[in-house]
Amino acid sequence: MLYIEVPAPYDFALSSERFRAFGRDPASLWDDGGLHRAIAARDVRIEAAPGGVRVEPADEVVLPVIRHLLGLAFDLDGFRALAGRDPVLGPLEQRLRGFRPMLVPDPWEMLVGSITAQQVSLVAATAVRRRLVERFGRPVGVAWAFPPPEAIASVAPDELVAIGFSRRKAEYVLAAARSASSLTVLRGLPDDEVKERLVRLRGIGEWTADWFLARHLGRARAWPAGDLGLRKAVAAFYGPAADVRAFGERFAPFENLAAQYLLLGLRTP
DNA sequence: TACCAGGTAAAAA
DNA sequence: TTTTTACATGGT
Repeated sequence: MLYIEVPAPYDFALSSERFRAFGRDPASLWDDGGLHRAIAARDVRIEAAPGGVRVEPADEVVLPVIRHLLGLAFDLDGFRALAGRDPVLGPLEQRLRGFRPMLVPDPWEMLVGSITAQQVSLVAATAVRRRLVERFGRPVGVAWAFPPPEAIASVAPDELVAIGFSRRKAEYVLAAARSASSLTVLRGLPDDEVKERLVRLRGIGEWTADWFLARHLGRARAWPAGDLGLRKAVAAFYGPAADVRAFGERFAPFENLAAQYLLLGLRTP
């Protein structure tokens, strides 16, 4: 067992909201007040503790993953200062005080998750992803290990169609499985180059690349301007914006946190 | 029933 | 070059 300190203010329940909002996700499983993930073949539980979280079990393999998951690199102090100068974001930040967005620790899992979410509702996407995990992944305690790319690469497209992927998305996932080993190097590249490389992959457009920057790499400047939910949130909080991409500049250099606060703000009235 | 939901690539104009 | 279309699921 290990205790990880998270800069105050921190609200674990609020920060993990997205793992409960759209249905059960076996790879990031909410169970009895704690979040479970399979890491290195172990069922790791993360739960709220005074001033941070408790992690069990914890070792040198688990800890970096958890630190990534918790979004510890986000500069919430800087974001709060920016929000305080914005008449809309300020009150929203106060209402969601303690929200530190959690990240998807694995680039392959992030990409597959985004592909499932293209065009369809997040509830529908979660249902399809759940079938993928329970069909090709592996149970590890109460959580499931997300199926590794090797487990998917050799699957027939028909098998993916059978669990709810469109034929087109089945091709995208198979292509991603074959490119998965090249995803880890993206970590060291600037935002623009990450996007440039990702959109070269079949099935990865600007929207998917933006969310990869935002929810896997946790890049401060990521701003998924094409996202329907974000467009609705911007319109709801600020009024219709002709150019949502340009609108993000008012949140610089904290576009990512602004986007996640706006989206969470729209979900939790 | 029909329509919309955190898009993308390919066909058609 | 720009616009239109097909796609699969879950909720309303």
